[in-house]
Amino acid sequence: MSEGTGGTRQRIQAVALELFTEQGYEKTSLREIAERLNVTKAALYYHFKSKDEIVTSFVDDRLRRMDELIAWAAEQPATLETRRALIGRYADAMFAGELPKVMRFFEQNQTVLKSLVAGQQMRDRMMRLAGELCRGDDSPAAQLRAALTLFAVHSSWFAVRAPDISDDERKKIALEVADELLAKIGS
Amino acid sequence: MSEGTGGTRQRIQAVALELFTEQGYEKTSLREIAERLNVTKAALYYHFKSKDEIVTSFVDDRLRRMDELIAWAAEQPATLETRRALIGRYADAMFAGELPKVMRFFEQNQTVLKSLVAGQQMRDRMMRLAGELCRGDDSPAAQLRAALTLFAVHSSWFAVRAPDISDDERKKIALEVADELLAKIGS
DNA sequence: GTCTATATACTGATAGAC
DNA sequence: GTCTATCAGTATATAGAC
Repeated sequence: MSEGTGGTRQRIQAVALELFTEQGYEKTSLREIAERLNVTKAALYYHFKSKDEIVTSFVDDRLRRMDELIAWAAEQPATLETRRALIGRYADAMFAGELPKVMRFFEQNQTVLKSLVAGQQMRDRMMRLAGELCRGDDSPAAQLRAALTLFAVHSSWFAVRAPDISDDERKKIALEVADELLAKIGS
Repeated sequence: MSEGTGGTRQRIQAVALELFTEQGYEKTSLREIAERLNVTKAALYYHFKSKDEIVTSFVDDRLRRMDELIAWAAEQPATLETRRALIGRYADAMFAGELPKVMRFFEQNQTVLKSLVAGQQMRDRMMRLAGELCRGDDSPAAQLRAALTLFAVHSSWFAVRAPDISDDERKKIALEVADELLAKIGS
């Protein structure tokens, strides 16, 4: 919408996301964000009415995409093909654009996010996504496999320690391991 | 060692661990801990010389156990049997006594722990443990499987949503899924 | 749209009495 | 071993000038 001088709002989001991820939401002060951008705290309050509204702002987009994904999955048959397609689409979203940064932020700030509305919503969507991944098989083992499938996509960023590996290769490996886990669901 | 009136030190540890896990390390103030125990902040400072020393105190025990586990693994042959035994021993430790609470605390406070010595040490041990789990196979997929194996043990606490399931059953399921992952390493 | 100035409250931590 | 009193620093947030 209104951008004014030059996307100050987006610059705030970018810096906040980076600092929240690096050192944690609580440990990052608005003063720190403002200093990094060479503006004052009060300037931040012009764009966002509170600290946690900054979080909400960059979470909303991701929330919307996950809702679309869940809705899509719900109207597919509960087959292995659907589960594979679902995790594939999820990985595509995870590795595309700015979303990986948002996910890293979530992984790193789980506890704080429990007391933030945006965090509760994300947790809810993750649970539902896991639910779709093991639809038709509500055994405990299936639930665990579904959760680990999502972890596989997330953790490929840090669990795989190889200096010269591309994002595409990381995604490929994550999906390979995810597929193994999914194959054991509902059989 | 010296216990004085009645294990005040242990009571502080217990309450701190609970609050740190529930609402996060940064968000939990010493005032809050003191109030819960009906003592003053200054009383806390008698037992621990800083806030992060409280963390250190209940992490040290766990650190020692992980070192033993890593040392044991290092002198075994790099076979599937060793990997299975290693994750089995790890799960036993995870599900025994007060240690699960400490692990939950770690999962929930990753970011903050990056700036705490105790946290860095724990991260280091987890990496080494994952390293032992995929010794002899340094492919990226193997690294990911090793990390997921540890996740399987950790996440069985919350990923499996079943009201009437015992800890033993959770452990059994975790190890079942872990074994599947381990079987694909080094083959 | 960004500023200065300020309000109010809480933080971790210390000194020293009892 | 626990207290009172207090420190200096920082937090989020607001009011109002420019």
